[in-house]
Amino acid sequence: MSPADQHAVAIGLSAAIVSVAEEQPGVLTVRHPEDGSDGLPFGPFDPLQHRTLESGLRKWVGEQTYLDLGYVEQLYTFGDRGRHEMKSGEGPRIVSVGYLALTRQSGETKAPDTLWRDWYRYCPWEDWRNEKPAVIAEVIAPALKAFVKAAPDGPTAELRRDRMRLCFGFDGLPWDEEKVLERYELLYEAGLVQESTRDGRANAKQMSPLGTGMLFDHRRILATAIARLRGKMKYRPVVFEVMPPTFTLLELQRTVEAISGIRLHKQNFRRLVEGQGLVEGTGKVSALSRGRPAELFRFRREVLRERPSPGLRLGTRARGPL
Amino acid sequence: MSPADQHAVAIGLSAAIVSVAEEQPGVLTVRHPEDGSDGLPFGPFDPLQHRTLESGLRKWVGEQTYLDLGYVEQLYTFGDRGRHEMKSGEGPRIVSVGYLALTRQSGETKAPDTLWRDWYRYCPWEDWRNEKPAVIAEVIAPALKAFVKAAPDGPTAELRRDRMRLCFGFDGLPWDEEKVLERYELLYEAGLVQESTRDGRANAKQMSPLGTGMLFDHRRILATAIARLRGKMKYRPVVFEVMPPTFTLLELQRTVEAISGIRLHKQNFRRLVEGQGLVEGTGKVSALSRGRPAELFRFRREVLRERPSPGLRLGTRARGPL
DNA sequence: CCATATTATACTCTGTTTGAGTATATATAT
DNA sequence: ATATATATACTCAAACAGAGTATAATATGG
Repeated sequence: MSPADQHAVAIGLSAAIVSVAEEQPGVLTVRHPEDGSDGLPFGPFDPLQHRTLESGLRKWVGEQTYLDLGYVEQLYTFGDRGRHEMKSGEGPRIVSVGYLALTRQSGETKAPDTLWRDWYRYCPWEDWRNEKPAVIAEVIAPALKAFVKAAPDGPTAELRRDRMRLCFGFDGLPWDEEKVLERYELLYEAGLVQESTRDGRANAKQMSPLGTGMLFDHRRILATAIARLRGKMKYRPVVFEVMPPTFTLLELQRTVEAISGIRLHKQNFRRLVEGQGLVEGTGKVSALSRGRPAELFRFRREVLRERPSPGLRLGTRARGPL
Repeated sequence: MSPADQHAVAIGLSAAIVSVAEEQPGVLTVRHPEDGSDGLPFGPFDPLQHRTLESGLRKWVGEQTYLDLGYVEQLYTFGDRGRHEMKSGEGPRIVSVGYLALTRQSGETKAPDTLWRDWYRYCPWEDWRNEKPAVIAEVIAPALKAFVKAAPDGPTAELRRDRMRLCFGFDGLPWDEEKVLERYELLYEAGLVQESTRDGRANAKQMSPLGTGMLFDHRRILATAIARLRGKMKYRPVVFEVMPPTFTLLELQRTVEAISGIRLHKQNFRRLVEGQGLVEGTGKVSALSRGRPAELFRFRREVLRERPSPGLRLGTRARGPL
């Protein structure tokens, strides 16, 4: 590598392309030819070809996945040394811009080497829909306690203990479904996810019960994407980007639950969604239910023009003036 | 410029360093030697010297401004062609990562060529503390109406009209103090701010009543910073980063108002702040008031360990499940 | 010293929202 | 027909937001 290359920076664009099917949130993954592990679709940003970062992203996502993205949102730009290389120290420094994209298509992918995966495959501790994931009490809690004990000094230990309590809701603290990134970062620093080993940290297990690893910093980007989507849903009607044109209210609720990873109160959900004017009935009913047929609803696009921030405010940790 | 350089990308780091003094939110600006117009402190990211983007930022901000930043948060990465160059088409493509930083120091700066400026200098339409800014009805409304009329076709005009209504609260729609970036971008696209001319758009006036222009895309970064801070304040106790160690509740309220650009109900503000356990009294009272002396409070750091998202929830556009 | 202005702080009141539950309607399965 | 499953309507209490009134403690001007 020449000296000039050492100063060089390349921009990598990665996308967490999300869709929900069968009550499972899916993320589109690409199988890496050599390594064998999965990653997000990604590609370089070429300043000559692309006017904006987002147009660059749309371009090669289209080529790589044959998908036409609807909603696209920039997440975060990571530039950490050592978290992008396959083996650390090689190649130019990659600055990696992560994106969240939502799409309706799911199920089969026509593009080669791509695969829809349940996103909880990569973070099983995030799915509280049925019960508190057992892995938290069985694996995460003891491992993090050890991480606290291993702290070099008192203040560091205190800090680690606080993060652990707040992230995972120990000691009766509430579970905050939006702290996805904080949780992943804590597990990473504690050496509990596969990526920490690869990046040169100790103590990680190869076949971890803590989800499947991903290439580069892609699991970090996925965590950021989940966190952003869980939050955004509450004040912008983005869920409808992954819904079919018509749907029953229960289908909508199941989708929201799949994304947020928590269960909701059915009657209140209906009250909220209808009260906010987010949907309108079509008069038609859904065929394939067991009990009383449910009415089919559609998204009322007009809300976007009526109110400044229409969203689904669930489980409201309300916001206030300060 | 050699062909290799054309593909080259340089990372620029820019920071909106914010502080509040005398009920005015200040942003630290750097006077550009040639151009004469102000910009934010910025510098290149050197992958050899810096392990992360943020550490790079802290490094040269320290050198350039003699400030030690406390709170730092990444905002957004802009890579648009034509919005960074002084004259378009020259130099390598700059991808610009914007940051928000908060600091207590204000008033005098010791660093040469830096100056604290009231941030409303750059977006006068954002300050609703005393009354609705006159510039909205007098300049913005007619200009945007013309922008709607000038739309090439029907749907474009409709879109423009909706954005205008929602951004600036026309037709009785509420003012959303968080839509700072949306408003700036709308004004930019309509050619109403100085930067649009420089970037090659038509119809802008040089001495605009619509705030002072900034170098590169720095006003866009500032708008993003204001928006982020106004929002973040509501669910994280970040205001205290710009407060002195002790303060009266009215001083705290004035600071929040300065940032959000709107007035708050005094008694309810007190109820909220105390009820949330965000502050604790010191027993001492402030000297310099006219009427009854106010008690001095301090930030209760412990809230960060007690609850997952302690913030100031003002003017609550509440969030919900969906 | 007293009246008045000014600011701080405590308390009340009302409408809305949230979280949780009950009741009823309409379908399928056996 | 009965049980079961689902949809939908309605109720209720607690918490909260927005707005106001009441009282306390100081300074200022006569």
